Amino acid sequence: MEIQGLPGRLLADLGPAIASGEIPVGTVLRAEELEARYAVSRTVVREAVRILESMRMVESRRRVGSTVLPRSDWDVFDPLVIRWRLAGADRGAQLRSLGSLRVAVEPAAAALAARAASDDDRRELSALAVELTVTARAADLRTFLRHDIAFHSAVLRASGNEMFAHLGDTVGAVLTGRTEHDLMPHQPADYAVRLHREVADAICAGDAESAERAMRTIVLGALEELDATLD
Amino acid sequence: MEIQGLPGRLLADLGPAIASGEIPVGTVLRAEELEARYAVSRTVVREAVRILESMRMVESRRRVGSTVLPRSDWDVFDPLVIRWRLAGADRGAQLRSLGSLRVAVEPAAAALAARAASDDDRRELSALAVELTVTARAADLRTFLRHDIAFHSAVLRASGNEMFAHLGDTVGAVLTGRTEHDLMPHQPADYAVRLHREVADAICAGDAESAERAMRTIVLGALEELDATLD
DNA sequence: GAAACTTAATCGTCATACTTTTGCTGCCCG
DNA sequence: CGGGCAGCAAAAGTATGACGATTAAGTTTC
Repeated sequence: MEIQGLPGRLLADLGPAIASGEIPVGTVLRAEELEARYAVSRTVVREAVRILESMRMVESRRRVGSTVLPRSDWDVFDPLVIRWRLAGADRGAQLRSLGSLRVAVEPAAAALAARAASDDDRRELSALAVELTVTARAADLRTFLRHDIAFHSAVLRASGNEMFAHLGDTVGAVLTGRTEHDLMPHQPADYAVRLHREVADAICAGDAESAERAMRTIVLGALEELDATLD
Repeated sequence: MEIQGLPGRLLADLGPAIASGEIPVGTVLRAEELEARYAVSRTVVREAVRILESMRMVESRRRVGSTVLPRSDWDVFDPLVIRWRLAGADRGAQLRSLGSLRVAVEPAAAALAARAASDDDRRELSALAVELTVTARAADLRTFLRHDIAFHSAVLRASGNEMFAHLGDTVGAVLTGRTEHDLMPHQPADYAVRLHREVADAICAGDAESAERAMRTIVLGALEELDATLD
């Protein structure tokens, strides 16, 4: 997942700084300056900046430097960008955007999964739903989070659509983010757990409509909770 | 949009080659070899490979080289990856994935837009709907395509959700792709045009439900047409 | 036959020199 | 006094040689 090496360290510093606004939009970064600041060679700086450029967070021009682009240009689907934004100042905006995306995508994925899931997928979903129920009762928030992520990822994967499947990590980031930043009830709500179970059962039974409805209830609930907490 | 310079040229060659399978998954690319093949320096090769790495299309390891990762690892939301795939062998799979994504996202975006669109947005949507009607009648496929893209992008943007907004380019790529590769009726269907108009009107009127329904009909129709054509 | 050691291949990083582009300054002419 | 044009210089872009670090694979030894 992580980009490694020295360029990775540069990125891990610059990315969050830009995402949080600590380095504001419009700032011009000069290569030489970065070399000095991080005590690395030109090669390393260039590679890091190139990656930021491929995320459309900066734009390099000769004789000028690398300019931080407006947020609207950033590749908001890039996993790294999402993580950086979640860690910084516009965590709220990022969580809201992701919340809406989930409302759109996850119910659709659940419906597809009810039709397309393999037997293995169905078995896995059942198992995860059970795990979820157990850990919720034990109020073990960390493992509950892990299973919650696993569950949603599994549904997305079982949909058979590669783009949905890839949102698994993204959803994971959201769930982790809101747990880590105390935007979640400390005890998973009973009805939410029941709904997860309902999704799993519906998918196993091939009942697309129920799966979609239950999943929509889950993500809508999450979005409402989020909106309530953020105000 | 494009990444520029020599690394850009390398990328424009390697990316499509990998996406099309011409360079199969598992292939190991050595830096020296690439230097020779493209007659560029290590600096350039390294930057290009780094970008491929950030898209998770390859993974570099010391003493080994850069291995082409399985397709399931690729960052399928990266605009470049999408373009490359659309141009190559798995155009079909890519179009199907994107089709499902559209079905999930665009109706939701239309509903949001009906609530959140600014006056400017509404005016623009109306205008675009009119343009669409006119160019459809004239059967001018290229300008029709342009307006179609503009319309869908405008709806996504008007939703007020940055992630939806960013899918505008992606949807544009889909529409362009299917037009360029003759996966579309040569005359835009009348009812489709009428539906676009309906979406615009509903959004202007603040009628979220109608907007969502009309948009869903549009994208579901597109998906069905696609499925029919691909078989 | 397995474990430890050696080797060599290749990436990763650095330092430096050269090339190319381009914003800016200031001159010249209208 | 103002506008265009030329030359300058600053910064990114590219090339290259050297060295370090890592690790797969082969080799030796017990």
